[in-house]
Amino acid sequence: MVTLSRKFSTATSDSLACISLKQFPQNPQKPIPFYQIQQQQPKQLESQIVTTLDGCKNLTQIKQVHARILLNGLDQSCYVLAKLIRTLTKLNIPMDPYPLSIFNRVKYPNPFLYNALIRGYLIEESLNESTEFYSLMRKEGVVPVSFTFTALLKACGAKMDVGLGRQIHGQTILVGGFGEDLHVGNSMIGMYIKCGFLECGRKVFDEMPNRDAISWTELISAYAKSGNMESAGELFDGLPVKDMVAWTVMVSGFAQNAKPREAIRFFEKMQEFGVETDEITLIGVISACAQLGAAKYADWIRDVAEKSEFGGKHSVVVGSALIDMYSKCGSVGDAYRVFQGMKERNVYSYSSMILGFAMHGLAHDAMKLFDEMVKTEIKPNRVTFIGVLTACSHAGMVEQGWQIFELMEKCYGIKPSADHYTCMVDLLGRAGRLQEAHELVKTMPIEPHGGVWGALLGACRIHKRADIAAIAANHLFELEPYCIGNYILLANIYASCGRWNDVSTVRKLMRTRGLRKNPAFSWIESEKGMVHEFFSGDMTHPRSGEIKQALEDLLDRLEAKGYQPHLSSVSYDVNDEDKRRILMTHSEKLALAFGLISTIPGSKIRIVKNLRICEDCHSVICGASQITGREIIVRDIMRFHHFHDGICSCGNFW
DNA sequence: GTTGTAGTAC
Repeated sequence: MVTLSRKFSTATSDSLACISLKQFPQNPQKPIPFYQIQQQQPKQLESQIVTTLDGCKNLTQIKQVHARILLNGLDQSCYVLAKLIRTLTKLNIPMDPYPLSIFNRVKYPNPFLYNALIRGYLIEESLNESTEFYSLMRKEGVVPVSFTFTALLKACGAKMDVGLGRQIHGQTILVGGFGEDLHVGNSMIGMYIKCGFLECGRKVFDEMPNRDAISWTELISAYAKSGNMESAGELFDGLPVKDMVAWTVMVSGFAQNAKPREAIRFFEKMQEFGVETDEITLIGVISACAQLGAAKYADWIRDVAEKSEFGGKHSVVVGSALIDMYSKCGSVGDAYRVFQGMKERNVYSYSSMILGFAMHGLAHDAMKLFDEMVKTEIKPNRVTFIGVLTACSHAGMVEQGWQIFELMEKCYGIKPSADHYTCMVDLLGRAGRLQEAHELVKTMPIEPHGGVWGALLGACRIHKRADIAAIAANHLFELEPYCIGNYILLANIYASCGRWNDVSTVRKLMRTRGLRKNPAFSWIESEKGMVHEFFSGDMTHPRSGEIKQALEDLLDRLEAKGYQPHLSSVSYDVNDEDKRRILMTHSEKLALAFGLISTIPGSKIRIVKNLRICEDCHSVICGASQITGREIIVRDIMRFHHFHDGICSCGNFW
């Protein structure tokens, strides 16, 4: 066997280099099939013991079989011992010392035994041990076989060690290439993808003499995860036989890339083609419905889920996804009904429900559910605490928030992450304790990320604190220079303080960085389940005339009751009349007016907005709920607002 | 007749 380590040890320095089949001899040495490596055929007794091992459920049983192995003089049988080690691995027995000692007593370990060890270390995530035993194997002159490579490539992927991955790539080619064995080629693609070298994975794919659905799907998934749905789609189109997994990758890919409509379209197509659906497909499409926030789709997918054999009530995974979806569609009641109907619950079910309550400002219910949860066997995780802290923050429960924050590490061993600090800064900031919030950011033991400073900046908007806002914004401009929202927020804060010179400085900064405002838009469902989108200032909807009329009527009635436009919500230095006009065409007001004229009187109006709701729209919708007697539910980027009879569930605190 | 590769939610 030729050692290539010298040749490939520099691979990391040239990060884009990829190994090509063409660099290697056309007639490489064939790998030795395992049946020739094996010294002798297993005897009947050996096969018997292997079958017994398959049925072992615990360590005691395995130890009994081990004793039987020794009694029968099979202490050097790699066939039996490899199975023994694998059985121990399955039960999550640590490799050191028991399985390792079994290996160490064998004089001539074969590739199967090495493989059992390498894979065992891989499973317990001792990746260095995993690769070290590979080196030992090579040193001892044991010829690796295909499944040694697949195990090792997995370890390289987990370690993100593309250097070692490339060495193995070279070796696999020398022993015959993966033309002989699809699994090795597929693992190679997987390794490059996990190391972040998508194009190298693509190259392997392009050069592979044979491919199967797994090769295609790996790449499609990688493109989807990197946000490149175009390349994913092209590959998908070229895939000769599209199976359930490939379709699922496309559905969840669109969902992950905030393209819920495409995700739903693909799911429908998938059903038209008669492709089966399983839990994982359902999760993707349910998550898409959650993003869309449309109640019609929510009920539709729930039906689909309940009709499938992986259906709603029977699956803890699908059930948890449904809870999240109903919460995000504004129906926290339906979410709770799903939760109550579930036979089995896990940490996802509880966390989704707690987050659902939090989003809707139902802090009391969130806390109650958390108390219920800690009485069960299910341990809360970091996300659960984000839910509980968010609940406190949306209800202004500062003291309870602090208590939970301290409890987290003391009682549950969860170190607060930057995301948890974000919740705390938000909690303190909203409550007007900006100095404390700023202090917390400065003294936190981990590096604050954009979210933490963003929460501080958001709090400065509520309490009009331009001084602290400038500090937070400066950090944000460094951490996320292309995030437009921060510039706009700072400009709005300056505007609300009347500091127009500072407003134009921020605008100039945006221009020099080539940033353009993200358009604000809202969407609403009509009776027929159609989703209508409204951009701010956009009067291109076919019923624009009626919408404008309805809006003017509404504002007239409100003004008669004492409503005054919040002119400070406009961050342009224009006259009051222009400000009034700009406010008139905010996207959520257009959606509201459309809702009033297009839905059955008395029914709920649900609006989703891509940004945070502004103060003026908030008070207009509040008033509208009173005059019209309609219940109006608005989901903004942060949370839900339930408007009913002139009162909002957020208590004017958001 | 020992072994390995692709997709999932809070």
